[in-house]
Amino acid sequence: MGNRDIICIYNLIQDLSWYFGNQGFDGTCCGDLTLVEFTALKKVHEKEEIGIQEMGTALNITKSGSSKIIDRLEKRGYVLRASCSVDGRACCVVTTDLGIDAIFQIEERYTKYVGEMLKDIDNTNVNNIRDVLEVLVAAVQKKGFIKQD
Amino acid sequence: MGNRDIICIYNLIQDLSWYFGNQGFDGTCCGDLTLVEFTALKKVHEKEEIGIQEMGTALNITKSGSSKIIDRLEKRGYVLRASCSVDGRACCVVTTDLGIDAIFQIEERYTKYVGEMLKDIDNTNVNNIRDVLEVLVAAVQKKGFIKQD
DNA sequence: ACAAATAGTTGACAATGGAAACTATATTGT
DNA sequence: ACAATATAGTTTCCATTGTCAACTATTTGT
Repeated sequence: MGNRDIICIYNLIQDLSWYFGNQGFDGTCCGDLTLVEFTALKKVHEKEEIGIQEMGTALNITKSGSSKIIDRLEKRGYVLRASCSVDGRACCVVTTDLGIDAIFQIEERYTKYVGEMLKDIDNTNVNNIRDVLEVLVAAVQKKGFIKQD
Repeated sequence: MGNRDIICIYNLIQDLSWYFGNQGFDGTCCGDLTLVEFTALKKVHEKEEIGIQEMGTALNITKSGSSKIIDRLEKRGYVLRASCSVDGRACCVVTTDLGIDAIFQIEERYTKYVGEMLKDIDNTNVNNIRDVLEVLVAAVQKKGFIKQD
C-alpha cells in the first residue's frame, strides 16, 4: 500500500468534502438551516431520540454548543425537547413532522445535485461508488474524529 | 440508476465530509491553521500564484473574506502578497518555504490518519478507492458549488 | 443523608465571514 | 487624450457561531 496512494486519497477526500462542507454552498446550504443544524436534525431523526450531550459527542461539538443548536432547531419547530422518563436531568430531543419534512426536502435537493453529478456514470460504477463510500465511512467512523497527535 | 442509490451516495459523502470538515477535529485541525486557511494555503501552492479574488472564487468565499484569510496566512509567514506585473491593482499571492513546510507537515498528519483508517484494506481495493474518489472529485468540480434552487 | 458526579443552560467572549463603502489602478468610448 | 466606468483589493461595521466557565437541578454512591 504505497504512501503516495494514501496521500492522494486524503487529498481527494478533502477536496470532495469542501463541496459538501460549510463553504460548499451558494446561498443557504440547507433550506433555512446551516450545515451543523441540518446534520444535528438528521442525527436526531436517525436516533429517534437523543440527549443534548450525546448529540454534541456525535457531532464533535461541546454540550453547550449542542444545546444552542437544538435551541435553534426548536425555535423553527423542527425538534422538541421532551423530558426523559428515566433521568430528570436529561432531554430527549425528538423530531417533529415539520422537521422530518425539512429533512426530506433538503435531501431531495442534494440528491438532485448528486444525480446530475453522476448522470454519465453507468449502473455498475454507481454501485461501486456506493460500496467504496460505505467502506470509507465505516472506516472513518471506526477510527473516530481526528485527534491532536 | 436507482434514486435510492443516489440518496445513499449523497448521505455517505456528507457523513464522510463531516470528519474532514470543520467539526471533524479535536483541537486544532491543521497545525496552527483553520481548515479554510489550510485549504487556501494549498490552493496558493497548487496555483503557484493567485489573486485574492480568484482565491475566493475557488473556495466559494467573498473577496472580502478571502482577503482576510490571506491576511492571516501572511501574518504567520506562510504566504506573501507580491505585486502583479501586469495589473497594478492585483495581488499575486505566493507561498513561502515556511508555508510549503506547513503543508507537508499537516499532510503528513492526515496521511497517517488515513493510513491507519485503511490499514486492513488490501492494495487492489485501495486502488479502487482512489479511482472512485478521483471520479467523484472530477464530477463535483465539473458541476461546481451547490446552487440555491 | 450527604458528597460527588452528571445533564443541561446561560452569559461573556473571541473568531470569523459577509455587505457595503472606499482607494487605486485599468479599460473603454468618444 | 480624457472622462466615465469597471475592476482588484482593503477596511469598517455587523451578525452569527461555538467555546469556556459558572450555574441549576437531578442522580448516584457510600
